[in-house]
Amino acid sequence: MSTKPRSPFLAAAIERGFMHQCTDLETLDERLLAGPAVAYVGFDCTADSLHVGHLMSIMLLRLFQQTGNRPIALLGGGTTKIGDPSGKDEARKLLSPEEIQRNMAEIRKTFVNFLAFEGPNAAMMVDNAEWLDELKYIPLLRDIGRHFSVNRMLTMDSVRLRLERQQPLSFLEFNYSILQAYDFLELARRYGCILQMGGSDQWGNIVAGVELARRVEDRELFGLTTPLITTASGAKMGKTAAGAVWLNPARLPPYDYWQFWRNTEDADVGRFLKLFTDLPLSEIARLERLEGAEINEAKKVLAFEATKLCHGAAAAEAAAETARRVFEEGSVGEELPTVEVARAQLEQGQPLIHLLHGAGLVASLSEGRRQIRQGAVRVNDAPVKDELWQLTTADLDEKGVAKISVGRKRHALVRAY
RNA sequence: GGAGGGGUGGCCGAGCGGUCAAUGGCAGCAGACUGUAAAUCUGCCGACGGAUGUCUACGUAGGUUCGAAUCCUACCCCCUCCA
Repeated sequence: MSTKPRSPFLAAAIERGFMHQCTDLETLDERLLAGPAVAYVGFDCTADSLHVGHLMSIMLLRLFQQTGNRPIALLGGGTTKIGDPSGKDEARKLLSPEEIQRNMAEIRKTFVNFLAFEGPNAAMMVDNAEWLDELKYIPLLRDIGRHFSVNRMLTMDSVRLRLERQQPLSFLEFNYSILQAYDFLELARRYGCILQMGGSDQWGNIVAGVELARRVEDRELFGLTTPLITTASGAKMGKTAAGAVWLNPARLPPYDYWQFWRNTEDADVGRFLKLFTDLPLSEIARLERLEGAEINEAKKVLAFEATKLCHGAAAAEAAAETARRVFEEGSVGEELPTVEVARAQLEQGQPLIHLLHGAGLVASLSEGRRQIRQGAVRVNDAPVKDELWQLTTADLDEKGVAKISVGRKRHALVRAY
């Protein structure tokens, strides 16, 4: 690591903040300079959408492709049947093969937005169930198992931490690392893949693959991990009121995704621009120089660019426009969540708590009541203090729409039909 | 197989017959201050159309009791030690 990497990929990865650990930076650099390479990142199929926690790895694959190489998104259709113990205190419940298939189908959609699946260095999506499902126990033990030292495995963080905390670790989970290592070997054989990337919690699994390939067929592979991203105030990134920040629009509408980025802490803006947008570093440097309230401009750029990558330019523009209307004009925008109510119903009055609930602004009627009590709720920007307050046609504007809000940031529309 | 310890709200973690919808911390939400930021202070934080009310909830199923998260029985799961 004495000299600076010269390959476009590694140079950019380091500059933009993706680099945490690498098994052999210098040799990898040479290899990448020698010509296009293949690299992969594995993704669990434990949910029907990835979330911002996965975004660094996705952006890294994107960068890899942009610098002329070929990325593979490996979907863990096989490994998800096992469950990765890394960073977890307890085994998660096993998913059925059907659930895994459903999840995988949804997750695939995300990659289509971030990677190019056509062209000379087209990205690939591969499901490791393809080979893992076929494995036979005895051959696996003889060919692969003999290269693993249990003594060594016991020292891996994912295993050691469980044991130290006296948390259960099943044999099933104990095997996860072996299968992931095997994945790497298999991708190397099938596609000439030389590099596995992933979050820092994957270091142990990645190194296991590198070593396996060396032992089994004297093949040199590389591993690279990204740092764990926390916000400047130390919180794990990617949690909001609604839970995780999902990449799938069915789970989190583009407008909310935009809002997530818009609400980035000042101190994180530059770092996030480098990681989560394609903007050139010179442009980012300019945005980073903004101070005070001007930083908001940088946040809007971040929100727009990040949303564009994930949901497309049209969705990003719509989100930005709605945000502009709502926050800068104090009016309303199309992308706000909406509840439809029959005009006849409104003639008689609709309880506000029900509308708040229907719009998804509050999780329950009780919460709606509480928020009103606390003075957090407004209708058309006028505070409402009465829990039993009802919305009527008198509150609608000429277009038959009323705005209801919880707090400064969460707004929704009531629309009469 | 034997002995002991344990399973509490999103997480950590108290409670060990009534006053427990369950102390405290974290996370979250809201109010004030701001810039849709951070920090700080304050309030809220199971559900139910206003509740000194009802329902659901302390691993599962039963039981004892006027009353159980707290006691008993069986079962499930986890941990430790012994075989």
